[in-house]
Amino acid sequence: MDPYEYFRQEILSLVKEAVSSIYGKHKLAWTLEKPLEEFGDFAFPCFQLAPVAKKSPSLIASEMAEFIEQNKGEWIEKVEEKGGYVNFFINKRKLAELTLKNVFEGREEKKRERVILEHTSANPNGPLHVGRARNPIIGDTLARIFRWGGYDVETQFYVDDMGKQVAILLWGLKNIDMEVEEKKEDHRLVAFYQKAYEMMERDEKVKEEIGQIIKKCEEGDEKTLNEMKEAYEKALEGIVESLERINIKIDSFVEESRFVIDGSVQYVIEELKKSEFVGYEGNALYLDMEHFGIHGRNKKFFLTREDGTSLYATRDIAYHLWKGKRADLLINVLGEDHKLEAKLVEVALKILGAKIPVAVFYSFVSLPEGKMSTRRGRVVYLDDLIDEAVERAYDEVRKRRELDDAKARFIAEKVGTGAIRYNIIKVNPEKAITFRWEEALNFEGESAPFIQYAHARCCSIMKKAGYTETKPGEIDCSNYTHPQEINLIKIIASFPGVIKRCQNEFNPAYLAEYAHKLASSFNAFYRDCQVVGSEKERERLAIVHATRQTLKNALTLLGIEALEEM
RNA sequence: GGGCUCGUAGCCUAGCCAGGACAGGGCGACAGCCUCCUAAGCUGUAGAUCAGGGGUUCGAAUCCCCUCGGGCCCGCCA
Repeated sequence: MDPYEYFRQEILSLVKEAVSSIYGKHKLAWTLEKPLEEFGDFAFPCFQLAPVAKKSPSLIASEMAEFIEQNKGEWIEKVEEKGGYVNFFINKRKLAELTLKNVFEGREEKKRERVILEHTSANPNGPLHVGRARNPIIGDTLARIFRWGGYDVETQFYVDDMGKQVAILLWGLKNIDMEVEEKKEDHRLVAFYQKAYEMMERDEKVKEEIGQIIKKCEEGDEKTLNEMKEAYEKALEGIVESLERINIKIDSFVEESRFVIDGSVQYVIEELKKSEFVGYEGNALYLDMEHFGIHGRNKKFFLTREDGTSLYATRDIAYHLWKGKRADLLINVLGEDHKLEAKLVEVALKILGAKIPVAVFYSFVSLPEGKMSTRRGRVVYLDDLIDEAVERAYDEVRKRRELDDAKARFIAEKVGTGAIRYNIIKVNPEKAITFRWEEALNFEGESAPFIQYAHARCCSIMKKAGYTETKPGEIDCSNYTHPQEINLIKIIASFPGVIKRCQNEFNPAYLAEYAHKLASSFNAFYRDCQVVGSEKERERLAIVHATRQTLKNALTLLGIEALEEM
């Protein structure tokens, strides 16, 4: 499917053949490089051969190039030596043919593998803030990428319905009498959480009462668990609403308490007790992590309290056991603060012989004035960011076009929310982000609107030309001779490879980079190649169509609307 | 005290895992481009001791060691 794979395979087998027939068999790094445009499409460096062949790299490269030239197949158009490299040029006609064919009729075949991808799993004690928003955006984009690859993906939100955060909220709702005016229920609830937290810190008695709530939950007390649910439900609804607005839908919500109630947490504890790595401190059971390369002040991973009740991580193990039975691949999107906990869970799962999840970690989003904190109220909520983005997008639309208001609002919503998703996903998850409004609301350059705009331009051309459809094979691909045509086709052709890489590395950031590159190449084509009315109109329309489709694919995978006009 | 991670122009960022041909983009700055398929676009200029030092190598932003700086973690919390 991937044209570059065919090309690469042909090169690699010829390179190996050339080496063994000229210099004999050698163990080498058979890696190809992506050289500068002018030097070719792939390059093989010959420096590593110099010591064994006892010749200069450039002589080796020219001997190899000569051999390959005489034996080349259909994918290599040209091969030449330059500066100790063998440079390969792809057959552009074949590339164009296969690329157009892929775009117009290609889809990944369905796989049998089932994926459970857990993301967000935020404490439902208030609205989602921008720091936490990195999680659903990474998670949802990954889910889309795996679905595109043919996997059967279910996204899950693990609801911590028996934890301290929700317990604090519940206590607040029961004991604090105050009026809070807020547009959304989650924003109203967080005020109670904040107030309760403050009271808990000052007053031992409050702390005690909250502790009682938690204890009851862990004992599986139905009445308390129901109260907890009533408390967090509205907050969770608010989170779901915010997520919907940025085009994220979570398939299922799994409550932590179910694993206490159905006894699987107890099962985990009993099973782990049999392991040689456990120990006791009083009655509290722990796993000694020293055996697993964890050192430091405390390498005891506690599974139960003194009173035998379970801890968060213990329940998380039970959850993973459950997930593991329902999927072939488990993916968890987690904040970097969960790195140790994830390691502990992994060790426990190994001991139990269960499936190990792939963890995707992301670094924190902070504000210029410091860490975000819901408790201290030093946060930017996702809802506020969305409102601001949409409002600004609306002003921009109004500035540029005369449209009826409903249409302008629609475009503004898609531009604003797209910009947010893009500006977050484009940064490698491992890098920490300092949130700045002007960056988060960027509508130019490396941004969603830039890409959406290129898509809209494609649509506009197709509309103007009255274009319907091109069937594969209908176009003579040897007519693509303009550098911008060829460049654009090459970028389109590399789309499958990019998706593969995102999947292999569980990193959606490459897709964002790719989408920008594609849009940018299209803009260059747009500048230099007249489509409508040119003598190559048919051929160029096919490229525009392929670009539009690929941009749309990329945007959709990023969870961003591919607008037809803006 | 221990561990993980990041450090690339004024700012943001790609490249690092699998070392190789002038370190790519973007924002901002400056100078330009709309009688021509939407200027959320395009062109050009300026701007980089690849945090610092040592080592491995024919060759290091990339691998190894040390130092410095930022983030995160080390609870019978979640």
